[in-house]
Amino acid sequence: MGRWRPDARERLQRAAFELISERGFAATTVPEITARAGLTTRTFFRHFADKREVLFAEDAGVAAIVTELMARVPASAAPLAVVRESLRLMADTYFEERKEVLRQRRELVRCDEGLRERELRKRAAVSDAIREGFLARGLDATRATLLAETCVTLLGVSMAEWLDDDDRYLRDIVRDTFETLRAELGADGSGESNG
Amino acid sequence: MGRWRPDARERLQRAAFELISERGFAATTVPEITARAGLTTRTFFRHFADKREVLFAEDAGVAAIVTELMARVPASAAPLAVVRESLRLMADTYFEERKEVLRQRRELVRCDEGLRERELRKRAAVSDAIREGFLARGLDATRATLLAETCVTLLGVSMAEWLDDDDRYLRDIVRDTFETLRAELGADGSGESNG
DNA sequence: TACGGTGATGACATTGCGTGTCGTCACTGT
DNA sequence: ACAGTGACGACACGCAATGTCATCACCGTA
Repeated sequence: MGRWRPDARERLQRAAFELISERGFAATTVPEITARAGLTTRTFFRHFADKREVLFAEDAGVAAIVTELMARVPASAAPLAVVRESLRLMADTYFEERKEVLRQRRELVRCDEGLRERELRKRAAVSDAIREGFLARGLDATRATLLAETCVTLLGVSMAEWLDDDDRYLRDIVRDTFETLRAELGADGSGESNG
Repeated sequence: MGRWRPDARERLQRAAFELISERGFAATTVPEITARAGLTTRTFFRHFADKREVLFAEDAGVAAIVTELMARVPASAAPLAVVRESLRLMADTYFEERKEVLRQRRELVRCDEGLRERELRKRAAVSDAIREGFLARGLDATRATLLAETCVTLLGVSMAEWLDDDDRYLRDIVRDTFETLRAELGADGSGESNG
């Protein structure tokens, strides 16, 4: 062991997760977290931009993965097919392994409006990454934003259902949710009545 | 004039808007805002839950209006038709009158991540209101959430385009954006290839 | 006129988040 | 042997946000 115990970041995340699970987010102070992790308050803010971020640090890579995956799909593919394949790949290789942690975190977020805000921002970051991928493929700004946010909505709704279900796979739920939306939008035939 | 000048809330909003426009959100302190408004710091937090909220206080009514409008549409109407009519009505009677203020606020939000978080939460509140309306009409939870978030996406994308455009009406842009999404989702025919 | 209730505000104290700054010291390469 | 690097501790500080009590115009009532 060197001058300090290794894995300071992971120790902070673990300590924060435990304490917030016990007392709630607002009732947990940063000094309490760092005390359990054996570090100082100042060090906490060297690893995480603010108190909320300690629960969402792992999400930072999601947007990067999306960017990576979208760039790998052939440019000839249809826009939505690109994202669908990317989301399926992520469902299998990333989310499926973290199901239990995501379940626990959802419970923490459900009890705190501030955490919900942060979760929405993380979701927006994924949307922005998808949007950039669409723009790189030549879509106009409106379509890129529209499709990107729709994809994130699809993923979000699917994940909610996935976390409530013990048996089904996320990739299958994403596919079903996508078909549900397509049917719901297409089935409504009164879209041209402008008056 | 009574013991205190009236319109304390409005004075705070105006002072905040001016100062933040000049110096940016992070560089503006609450004492500076209250000083310009002729009030104390404590009074600021009696009117607004936190520093960000002073820029979004007017949005509180949007979700309420959505709830009101959705309840007014006949129960026999198709789900999406309900929202489309509600959004059109709001576009005409609410947003169109506030275009310039919304433009200025968007500029402030663009420069501060914290304000963007708050904007996303306000958007989520509208989504929740729409979702409740759908649930009251008998939709299952998945469809209700899916359609509600899609509606908010449509409104958001439409508003972005609307604020960039001096001539077009929001209601027309919403209609076009809806048709764009419908076409984009329906045109993609590779949705059944599950591997 | 007198009088008690109400409600918005001021004044003051306090907690905790987040940052700036400097010092310490194991690790690393040469 | 020696300077550079990088992670952490120690300390101070500004500001957001909350709790608590005092103040006093306004209002209804007798």
